[in-house]
Amino acid sequence: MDGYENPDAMEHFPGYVLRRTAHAMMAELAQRLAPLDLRISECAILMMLGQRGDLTSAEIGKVLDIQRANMAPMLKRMELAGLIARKPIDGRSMAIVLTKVGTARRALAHATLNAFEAELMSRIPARHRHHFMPALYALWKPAEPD
Amino acid sequence: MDGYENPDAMEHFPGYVLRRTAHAMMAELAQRLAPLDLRISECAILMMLGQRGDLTSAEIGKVLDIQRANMAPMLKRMELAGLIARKPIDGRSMAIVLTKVGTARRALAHATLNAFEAELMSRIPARHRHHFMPALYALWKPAEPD
DNA sequence: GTAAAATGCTATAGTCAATAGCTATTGGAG
DNA sequence: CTCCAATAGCTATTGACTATAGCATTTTAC
Repeated sequence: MDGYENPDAMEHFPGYVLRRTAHAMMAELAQRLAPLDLRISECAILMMLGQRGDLTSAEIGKVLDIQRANMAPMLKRMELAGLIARKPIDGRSMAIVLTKVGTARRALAHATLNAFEAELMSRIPARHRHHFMPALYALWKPAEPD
Repeated sequence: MDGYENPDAMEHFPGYVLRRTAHAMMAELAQRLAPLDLRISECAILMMLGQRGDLTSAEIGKVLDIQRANMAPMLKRMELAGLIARKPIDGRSMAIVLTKVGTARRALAHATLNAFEAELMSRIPARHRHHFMPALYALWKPAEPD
């Protein structure tokens, strides 16, 4: 295989290859989400809200691993874009809910993600394909049973 | 499997899982390289220079996909750290070479990378393990023969 | 009622990558 | 040789993302 005789001395290292691959994929996904005026993190928030529409900022951040401080400007942007609304739960916490516009945008985003997912998997040779996600899971969440 | 019933609506999407996994790995690798005062990109440069010690800034950047403009401050930092030296080739281009310190640092980095690589692969269940790198290659460099 | 924790937020700084633009050198065409 | 395009290295700037510290309010526990 050609790749192993490349001048790039890092091509043997899974960590490096993982980084380069992820970067390439993220760039491509970002490009596909750009027409929807969504960044990847915002898209993830929309997807979460599509499953359960009464999440708080803290709950979203916990699942997506985004810190509270960084959720604030992101949600502000999404609110200004008319995608979400805030409903007070109690004096300190707010439920984040999808607006009508947000629900529609979420459907578009979902379609985009599905298409992207299918295309990505199709690029992996069949004999490796179904091993890919389990391998990623094992690295991402080592405690998960497999 | 538990992961598939998680509140994270993105866990089915390879792009997202790839991103999260890469981020987790990069954080861990960065931590391991920190004692060597090396960032991941700098480490990659050292590894390249270990294979061929007369590369120019532009050549390195081309392989590692780092733009000329972003190579400059990086090389400056490495030069100040005493890892590399610049030798003029002609009036406009400079060969980047490892110093003695840089050569020693590269050996340490290489050992760190090897240990990390082995540990990463060991985390992947055996039946998925040898499919991982080929799958990444297929995504990263779709044109590569497989 | 008071102390501790939780929630949302601002402000700030650092990393990383992308773009535009500058200077100087090289190399080829006239 | 002169002119001009391409190359090489660099600065400065911007934008996205992340991490930290700190503040105000509210809830919860004792």
